[in-house]
Amino acid sequence: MFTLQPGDELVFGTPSISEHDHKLFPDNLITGHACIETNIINFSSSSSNNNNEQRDLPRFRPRQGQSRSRDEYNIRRILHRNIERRRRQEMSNLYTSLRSLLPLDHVKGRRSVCDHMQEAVNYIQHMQKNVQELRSHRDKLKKLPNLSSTKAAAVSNGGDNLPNCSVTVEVIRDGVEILISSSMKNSEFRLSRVLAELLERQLNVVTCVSTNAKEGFLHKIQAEASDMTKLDPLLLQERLTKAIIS
Amino acid sequence: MFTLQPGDELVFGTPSISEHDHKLFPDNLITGHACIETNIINFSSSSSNNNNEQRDLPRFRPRQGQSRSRDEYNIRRILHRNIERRRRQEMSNLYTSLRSLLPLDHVKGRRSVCDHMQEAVNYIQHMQKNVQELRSHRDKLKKLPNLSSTKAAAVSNGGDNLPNCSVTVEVIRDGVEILISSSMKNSEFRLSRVLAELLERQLNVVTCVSTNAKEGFLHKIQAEASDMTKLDPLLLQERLTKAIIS
DNA sequence: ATGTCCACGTGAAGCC
DNA sequence: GGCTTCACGTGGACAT
Repeated sequence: MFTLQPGDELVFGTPSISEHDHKLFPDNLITGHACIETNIINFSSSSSNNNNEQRDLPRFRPRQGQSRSRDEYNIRRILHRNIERRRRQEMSNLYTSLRSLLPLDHVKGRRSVCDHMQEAVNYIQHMQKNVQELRSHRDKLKKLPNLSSTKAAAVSNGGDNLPNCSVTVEVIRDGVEILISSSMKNSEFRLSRVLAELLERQLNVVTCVSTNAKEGFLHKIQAEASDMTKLDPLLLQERLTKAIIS
Repeated sequence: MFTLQPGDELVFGTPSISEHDHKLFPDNLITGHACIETNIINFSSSSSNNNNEQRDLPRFRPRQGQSRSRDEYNIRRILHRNIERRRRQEMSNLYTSLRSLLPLDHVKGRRSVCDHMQEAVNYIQHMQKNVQELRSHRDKLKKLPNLSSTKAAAVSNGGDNLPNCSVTVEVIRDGVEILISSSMKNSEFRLSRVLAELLERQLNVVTCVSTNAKEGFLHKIQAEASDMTKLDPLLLQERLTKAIIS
């Protein structure tokens, strides 16, 4: 992930190692390369000194017999130590980044990293589902009925199983006037579907008058189009019919 | 996150500790409570035995002088060790869960946990932006002006900058009757917004009559509610007003 | 007092 | 060989 930039080995690039720090590195290790020497000397001379202020005591080097391998081991060890510390710091940053992205109700009571990661998992799942249904909703709004599962193509214009219901669309001025005469009862005919269809087609309903005849309804709707060039009366008529009978 | 269930202390509940295991616990620690004894004995007798098969050597117990504190320390130590191991395992599971949720192109070349978390962060950001624009797109289609950026909370009920426009909502039978009288010109008043709001509130518009007076409009809308218990006339009136003036 | 959580240093395994 | 990553055990901080 991140590599060791030159001139930065064995010391820290950031002034504060960690906001926690444990006071492990009181004064050496931040002054330059000399600190390495002192650390190495300290470690290599850690035979049985039980001073408890230098707490880390990795013991001598019982690898296969090689000269100066003790010092080299110590060098690699503290190099490794620093690298590992950087890695931990990066992980910590990622934890906070992840947590900062979560909505507040997902991060409310939880405080541990485990909880935050669990909530991140939940949130991603929730988000994926959200996107999924938004997409399907959008496709449904755009009335692209998948083009593959429209088995209603037979009834799109036939209108035989539909009780007498006529829809006419006429272009007037900068919009349309729609006349719907139906013999349905009130509870069966859904004016909302027509209105929703018009809204989706960017047709702004100006007036809507419903007159109640004894055996049915007559709806007269005036709507103005935001873009007359996109207005196709025949297509609109077909869609409205489909919206009514569906 | 997870607590220690009774009868499970000091041993593992799962048969495989970790799919990696490092062969740290070859035969004891999985046979029951006796292993604790042996471990303690081993640790307490780790004075200067340099057999390298028992690699962990936390040294004796240089706390303030107390009898049997060595054994108690060792007990707590290996208890702590097991708990910590469980915590790590849970973290590891969360890592894999998180990674499994990412799309393949986000996880393709990366293999470290750092990379996966970084990609999780990116993915969440990408997802949030996606949802955002899907929502705005939907609202644009529905002609709902975004509801989240309506800084019109100050004008929600004041209606001072609004030319005389009154909205009344009355509950009748299984729905509502809405009267909107406005002095706006035709092009300024958007009936569609009212209709869209009603549609979103699951209110099924039955009739909508608009009468054109010389200086304004009177709209009478009848709508039936799918769920009367969720119908709040005052709230609906407020929302309709907001929909009109926004 | 007890439990939870985090950072540390370290050894080892994997990958160039 | 070096370099990176991971799991480990441990101590200490914090909360309960």
